[in-house]
Amino acid sequence: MPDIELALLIDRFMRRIHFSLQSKAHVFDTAKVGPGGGIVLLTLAEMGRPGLQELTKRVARDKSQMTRTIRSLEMKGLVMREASEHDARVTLVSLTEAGGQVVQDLQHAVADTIEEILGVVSGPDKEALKSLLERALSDKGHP
Amino acid sequence: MPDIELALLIDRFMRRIHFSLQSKAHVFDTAKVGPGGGIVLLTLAEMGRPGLQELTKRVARDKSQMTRTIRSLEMKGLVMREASEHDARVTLVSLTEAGGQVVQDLQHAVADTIEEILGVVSGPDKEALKSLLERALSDKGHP
DNA sequence: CCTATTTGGTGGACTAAGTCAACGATTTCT
DNA sequence: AGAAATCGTTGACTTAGTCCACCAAATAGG
Repeated sequence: MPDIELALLIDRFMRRIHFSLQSKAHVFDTAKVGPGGGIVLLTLAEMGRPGLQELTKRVARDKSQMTRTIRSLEMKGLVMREASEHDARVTLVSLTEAGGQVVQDLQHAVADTIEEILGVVSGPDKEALKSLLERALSDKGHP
Repeated sequence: MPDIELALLIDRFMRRIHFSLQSKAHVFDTAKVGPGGGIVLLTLAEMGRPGLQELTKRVARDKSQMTRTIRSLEMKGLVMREASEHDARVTLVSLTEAGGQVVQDLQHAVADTIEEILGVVSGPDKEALKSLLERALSDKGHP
């Protein structure tokens, strides 16, 4: 019953990151991908060349919105789409070279911000947090 | 440099909560306050009778949007506004009785969801997470 | 005091993000 | 082959977030 605090803390925490990133966005987000596009790029760097749906599930967005996000990134030349050979329904998405460049910048900015906010927290604690989140997210895929 | 993973994990985690809550919203959000209104109500339950700006800072939203959120909650009779006696500029916001009722429902729903997602994680770990977030958020208010 | 600046809240206008339902093109199942 | 499921796209619509100008009240400095 008292774990509402946890939800509120998480909300505040996440908004804090969001605010902090946004206040510096004009410095590092030169490609104007925005928070939405940013997360997709970073996730792509992690996943390689996933199908659009796979990607959608990973970042937990609506598929229709993912279509639009990808299209906008594609128009900026940061991402490319190609049909899968095994299954003509799926479009594989991957970073272009330019996209990889942008990812570098994003990674620095994000790492800085996390460091800034989580600076008070010790390294081991940070690892613990990561492992905790991984455990919480790993098991059952969202119904 | 590798702590981008952490940011991505946090994003996914929070979206997972959001999705889960939303899929059950029609059951518990009978007052139709939405996620935005919900967080404000829960925060009000925590804070008591803060000024609007104080509240805005806590939940890290834009003040103009807070005005609108509060107005919508007020029209639903869940929240009341009164001028401060010490400072005629500030409007104090607090829950009405109806608002308190809604908060109960929200608290249950949120606690359930957190439990569901964090179920795999042990109690002590959960406490550790809470304390970590508190530490990260406590110190310097956002510039 | 009284003006100059700061602070608290509103309002308007606009952009971005999320939601929902429907649709064509494949695949899969049987 | 035909029914059902899957993948991506589109359209229409609602909500949330951002930016900026504004008024009223309060505080500070001369």
